[in-house]
Amino acid sequence: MPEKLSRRERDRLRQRQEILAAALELFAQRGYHRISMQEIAEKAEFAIGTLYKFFRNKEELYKALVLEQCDHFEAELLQALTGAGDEIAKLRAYVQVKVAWCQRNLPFVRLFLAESRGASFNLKASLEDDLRQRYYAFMENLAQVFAQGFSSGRLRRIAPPYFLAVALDSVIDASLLLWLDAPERHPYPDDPDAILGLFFHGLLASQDRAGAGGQQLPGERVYEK
Amino acid sequence: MPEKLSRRERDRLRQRQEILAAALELFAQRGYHRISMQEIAEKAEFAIGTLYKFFRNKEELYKALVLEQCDHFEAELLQALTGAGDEIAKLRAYVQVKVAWCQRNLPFVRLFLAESRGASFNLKASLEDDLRQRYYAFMENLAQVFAQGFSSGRLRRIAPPYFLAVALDSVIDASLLLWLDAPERHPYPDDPDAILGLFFHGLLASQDRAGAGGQQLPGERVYEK
Amino acid sequence: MPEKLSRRERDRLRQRQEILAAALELFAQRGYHRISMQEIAEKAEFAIGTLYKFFRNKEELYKALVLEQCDHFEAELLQALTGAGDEIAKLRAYVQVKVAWCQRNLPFVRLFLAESRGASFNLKASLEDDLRQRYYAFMENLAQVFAQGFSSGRLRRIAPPYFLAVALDSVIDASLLLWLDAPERHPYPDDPDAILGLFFHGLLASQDRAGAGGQQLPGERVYEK
Amino acid sequence: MPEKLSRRERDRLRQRQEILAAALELFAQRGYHRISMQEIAEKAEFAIGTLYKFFRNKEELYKALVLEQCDHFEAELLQALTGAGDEIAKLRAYVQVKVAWCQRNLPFVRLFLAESRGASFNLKASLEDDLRQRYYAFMENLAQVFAQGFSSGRLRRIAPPYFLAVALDSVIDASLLLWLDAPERHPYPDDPDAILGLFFHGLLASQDRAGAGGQQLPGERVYEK
DNA sequence: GATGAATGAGGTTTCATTCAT
DNA sequence: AATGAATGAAACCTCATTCAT
Repeated sequence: MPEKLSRRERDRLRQRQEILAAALELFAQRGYHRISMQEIAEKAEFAIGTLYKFFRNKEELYKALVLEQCDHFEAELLQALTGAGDEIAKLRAYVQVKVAWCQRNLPFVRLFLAESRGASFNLKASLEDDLRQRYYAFMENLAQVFAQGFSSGRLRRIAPPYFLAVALDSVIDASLLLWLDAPERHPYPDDPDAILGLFFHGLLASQDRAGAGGQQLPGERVYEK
Repeated sequence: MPEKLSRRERDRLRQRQEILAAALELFAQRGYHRISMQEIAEKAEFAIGTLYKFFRNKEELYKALVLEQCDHFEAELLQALTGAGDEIAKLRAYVQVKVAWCQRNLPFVRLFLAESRGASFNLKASLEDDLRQRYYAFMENLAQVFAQGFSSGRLRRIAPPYFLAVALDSVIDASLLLWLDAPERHPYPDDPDAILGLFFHGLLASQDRAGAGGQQLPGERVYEK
Repeated sequence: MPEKLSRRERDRLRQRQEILAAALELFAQRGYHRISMQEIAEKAEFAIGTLYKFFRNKEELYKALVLEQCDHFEAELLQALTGAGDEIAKLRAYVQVKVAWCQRNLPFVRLFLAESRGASFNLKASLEDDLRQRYYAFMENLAQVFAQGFSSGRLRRIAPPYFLAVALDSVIDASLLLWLDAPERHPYPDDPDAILGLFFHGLLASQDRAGAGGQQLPGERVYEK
Repeated sequence: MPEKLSRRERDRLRQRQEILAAALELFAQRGYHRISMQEIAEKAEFAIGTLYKFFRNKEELYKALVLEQCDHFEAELLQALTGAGDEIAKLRAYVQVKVAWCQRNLPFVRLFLAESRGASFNLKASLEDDLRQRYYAFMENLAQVFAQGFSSGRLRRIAPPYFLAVALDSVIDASLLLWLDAPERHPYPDDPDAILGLFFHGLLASQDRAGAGGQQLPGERVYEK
């Protein structure tokens, strides 16, 4: 049981967090290559040498920063996916938690997107690969919810579960970015059903669609222009 | 209006393209900050000084590179959207053209994702903002197709056109990345209907869904596990 | 004069020796500039601060190390020179003791050679000068033996005593280094007569050499190729 | 034949020499670790970056410095050994040339001694080993002269040729250092016979020495003091 | 007009030393 | 008295940019 830390150890941990917090803020603002260890040290109010007591070099500092945030992020998302309710409730919870976490951790979100998606400016293939692996591994969890929905009959098999997972996730990201860049254009990233609706309801108003003929389905909203 | 260029001008333009081509290859491989002007000059077989005749500095070179590629990309995508056929055909064409272009221009795609999405490693807010503006502006074109689909009754109003546009586009991106990183997991980014199906068909198998009751709809595929 | 030391003082002295021993080993292995106080502290199992209680700074530690070893070395050599026997016995004893001591203290020997001979990597002119002074001063003792040999008629005046001293000493050093670097090429640094023979017997086989004509002299060995 | 260099190439070579000359002076004065690239650049009147155009890093600069001087040194010494005259003349020439060269290249001599003899402060085992190898290889040339002297009967076999070579060389070094440090004590390093005399004439005044009985031999000087 | 040698600011990192605990 | 975390000066090295040829 729960690791009683000495005051010394607690102090060190707190300092470490302070450094990481300062670094996160700076990196998110201006990017890895435009931030010097000097600047991080100043913002964190330590001497440069102290930074090197905690992290072997700039890259390790950066990696620690990213990986630790990912740990927290993943833990919260996993909770949403393993919470109570049917598959639909879980998807709602997932969207909600992801959006909420991202809004609370905007600086990190930018870093993460850069590292997990982007490619050209990153530090080292190693971190990028790590993150990608983690990302795709985590998507399995989301895919499982879709698979369970298929089994339970609550969801229709319109695409493979894994692809659905990645697609849903990417739409959440896009939704977040849209809101971030132009809140007036897309004011509802925190409305899970606005996002899930894309998948829940069919876009096609085909004559073939049994009986519905482009009509509004129950539970569906209609968006004007 | 045919802009007859002198031989001199044509030569210069060709040289410029050679430089940009060399730079693209290098940047895409190792990233902006890990490529020196020296290296670009060597690969392009020009003197460093010559690079500065064409571009004021490294950043301008980079911007030119990105913006020109975007021009080509947008032009092709716009053609797809303004081609023949109804809205559904246009969406299919869009997906097809986007996927094909990306597969043909993989190096650039990575740069673009980094610049348009990510944030932490990029060069300068200015380019990022430029690209974002262009991106959101271009999305209007795609949104129009959805809007027309609403008007024509071929598409159902399950979300605002603009949001549908951004969502579709982000799913295409995710699909491409998935295929890029793990082709065995998602082997069909070039099958437009595998992507569009997500939006065309409703995921929800609600009892309320008029008459359909979780049945497969015509034109729909069923995916196992 | 018995210098009764308190336990406290004895403890301090012992700790000091432990530090110096750790430092000697490290310096000899990797050189003064490649060893940090941190490393010395760790090897000696003291805190860094403690090192500074004993030595004002890194350089003082180093100087103390070298000078104390020199003290021991000189003491032993002096004993050899002031022992029983005629001058020839004393020279033999000198060679023997020097070779034996060096073989027992190889790590230090390298440090010493660097400091007393070399110049480019050393710490400070001050130590270098100190050592040089001591060295030349000590050579007086060896020179005395030669001078006595001259007086007693046991040795011939083929060179000034002081020069003979320095020359003999340098041949011992060379002999040691040769053995150190390539034992198969020079397997006898611990055979005093192999070294002394160079001086004892004339190399010249001059016709003029009274009566001997290049013949082997009594007590002389002949070396092939 | 004789490599016509373009003006460009000659300029570069001259600059390189200027850098090396500045570095040599500084290194010899204060030691490798106490000289910064900044200082070398200033003394050579170049920018730091320029130094790095010529030498990959500080260590390479240092190695180039040492190895090139060695090349010149060896070339001159080899000439002395392959010149006209019998073995005795060659030994004389060797001593003379070595002493003269060292006197002309004092700064380098200190570096060389540090690298070839010393051990603890040096840069890298690699250079040290290189130099040691070269040194021992070169000693073969000197050993050959002794071997030829044995064959011709001009020299007596008082020690193996290789050992004689190393011993003679080390006595020259000691002689030089002695003169360097205390010219009043040993004013004649450039008198080859003062050095060679140590080996040419036997020190031992043994009764056994055929007929000579400690008497002065022809060609021998007598030193008082 | 093209060249590429030269520049030097600025980055990361090390490590001797101090001093509060 | 002993500790070792914190300090920050100073080292090496890179590379965007300039400008004389």
